Amino acid sequence: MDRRQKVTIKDVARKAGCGIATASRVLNKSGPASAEARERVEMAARELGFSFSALGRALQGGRSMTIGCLVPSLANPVFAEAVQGVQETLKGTGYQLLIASSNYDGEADNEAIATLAAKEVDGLIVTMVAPERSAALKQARQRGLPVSLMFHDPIDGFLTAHVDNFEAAREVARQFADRGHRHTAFLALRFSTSDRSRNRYAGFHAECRARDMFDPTLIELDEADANTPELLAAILAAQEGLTAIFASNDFLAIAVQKAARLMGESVPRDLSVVGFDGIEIGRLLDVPLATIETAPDAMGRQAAQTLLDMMQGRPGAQRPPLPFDFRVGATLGRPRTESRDDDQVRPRPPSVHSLKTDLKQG
Amino acid sequence: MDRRQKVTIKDVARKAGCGIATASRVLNKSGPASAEARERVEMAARELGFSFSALGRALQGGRSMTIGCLVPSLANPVFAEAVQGVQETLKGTGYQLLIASSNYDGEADNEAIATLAAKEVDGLIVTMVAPERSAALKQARQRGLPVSLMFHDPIDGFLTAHVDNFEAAREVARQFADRGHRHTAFLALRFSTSDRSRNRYAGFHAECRARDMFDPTLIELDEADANTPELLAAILAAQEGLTAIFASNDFLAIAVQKAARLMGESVPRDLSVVGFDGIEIGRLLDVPLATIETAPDAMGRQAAQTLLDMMQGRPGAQRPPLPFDFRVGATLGRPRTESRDDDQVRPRPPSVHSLKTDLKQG
DNA sequence: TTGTATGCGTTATCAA
DNA sequence: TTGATAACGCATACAA
Repeated sequence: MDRRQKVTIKDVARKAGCGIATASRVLNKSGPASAEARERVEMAARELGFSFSALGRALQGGRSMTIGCLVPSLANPVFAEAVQGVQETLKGTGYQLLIASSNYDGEADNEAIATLAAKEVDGLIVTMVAPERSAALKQARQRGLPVSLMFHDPIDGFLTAHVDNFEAAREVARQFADRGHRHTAFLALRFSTSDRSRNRYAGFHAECRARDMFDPTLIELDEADANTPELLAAILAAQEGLTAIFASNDFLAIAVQKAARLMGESVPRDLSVVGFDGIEIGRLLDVPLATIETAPDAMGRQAAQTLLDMMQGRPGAQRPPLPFDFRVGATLGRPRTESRDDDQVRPRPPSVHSLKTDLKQG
Repeated sequence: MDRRQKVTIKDVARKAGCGIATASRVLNKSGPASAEARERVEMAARELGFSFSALGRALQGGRSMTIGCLVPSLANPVFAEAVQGVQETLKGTGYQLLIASSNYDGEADNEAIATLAAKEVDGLIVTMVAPERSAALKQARQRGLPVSLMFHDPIDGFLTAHVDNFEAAREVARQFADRGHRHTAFLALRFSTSDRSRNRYAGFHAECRARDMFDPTLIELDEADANTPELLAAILAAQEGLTAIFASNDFLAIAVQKAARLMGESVPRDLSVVGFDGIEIGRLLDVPLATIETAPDAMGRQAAQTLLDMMQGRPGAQRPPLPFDFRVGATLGRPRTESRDDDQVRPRPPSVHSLKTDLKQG
């Protein structure tokens, strides 16, 4: 027997024998009320199990006390942790989180933003494929909706909580260079839909050049490759002379370790590997993973705080990027043999590989 | 210059030179309208960039098209994946997800449920500390709010998407027994606030008895222990004669591998380890992790589907538990030395250890 | 085919 | 100190 009875303030008022206004004032402690009225309203509310409808409140007050959050996917721990960080910062503020995920689809991104806006969220915390080109996001902002970005590098009028992907990637190149690596590759999972990945490659590439290394090979994987060490091994095997790999995230880096094992190669003797993100498990590995350590939860907290500030009319300025740390790990060593054939083909153009191509080629 | 202008259907009607009812009918395709009126309304809406306010709609229609979801934490990939599964099932249904997390706090659980209910969600998908004892959850149900549980074992009147923790844990005991292990331990992270963990221990314990093994030692950790291999090593070192450990999740199991390495012990020669959950990374380890493989995303999808059914008035029955698989892995082997001192102290009571105790004792 | 008026649950205004 | 009443944005019954 579900009696979808919603108890409204009207019920409370009737039971207390007073007008709704009085009931509202008492329950909200927002105005004068005689001790007796107070007493009776509170009792009535208690007995009826009354609680305010956030809906009615939002409609009348113009604020929904809801914040919209869009991330590519919660299945990626990095985003999940960031959202958890957002939650923590929001805790106690009265704001709730309406969450959407796009599965790395730019189209879905736009729809999600529109839907969140339709729910009249009071603000938006967003990580998407291309915030700078999203019509929906632009429109939301034009309507005066505060927007706080996560993970993205700074874009014109937006405030974002981020790490400096370019700089972090340069640091990786430096670490490689210092150990004598010259022939490296960058392994990316969603290069086309992730500005983060692209910025990392750009920084890595730039520093490789500056250090007089070969331009790093860009190897783009799809989901299937990343999850299948055998496929990954085949792809890596097709690369000649590689001594070091920079993976665009730790999961990929760990998969590379596995693939190397499959190929009978030793990490870091035959191949050095560095990841990105700094997930906890990397430390626990038999051969602990060298990686760029970031703090996704801190990113979420900062994005949330920025949004809270904006909503309170204190826009604030773009904050500096959150710090990252290069975590040393046993997956990074010196190349086995210093290559001495420098002068032959030095600055060759970066080559782009996808599994499709590689498999067909051999 | 943010012009917090919200365009309402009233604006559209005015611009189109008609009444709101007509505008509503056209935009919703919910009633008759002349071709001309249709034309003008649609044009007006387009030019104004109009979109419906979900708030007004919800208030009038009695449905918010929002579903509340409560999980302990999104920082735990298992829950994050489940929520992602929920999202996938909800995609295309028009429902949005309002997410709350309690950080494994029973008090916070209740507040979260109340808050979600106040937002007038149309249904609830919940994983919490103690659903069977939550006053807020009970009240929500009494008000006719459909509730779908995730991860929990079946409880009286609730429908839940779950794996059979008891049975899965028995399987682990069986695997240990088959290889000759007799002296085992169960490693738990949040024993008191997780019925899952408790059910796993119960199943493990039961099957150990049935197999004539020692009662498994229950070792309860707190967050700090789990994240610090050194602490973990100290705890394990204090255990005598242990040949196998069942960790209540994979992360813990991997931490145990690390701790064993720290102690100079070899897995699985000196110590066998089995985890729970079946996270992908376990496969990629140098010594691949034996574990119970589950599908959190499938759990999320089932919970969401169940809720959708309930909301459509087709309550459905409790579905059987989702399947699990014992994933064989190199962390499971035979004990080095078969213990022959059986008859001495056989059925001894299970001992309970917490780090606090252990550290103080030595 | 159309538009007016009512109500959804609140809060705020304002006259009593 | 109180209580009608008017919004808030929408859908709809009903009158035109």
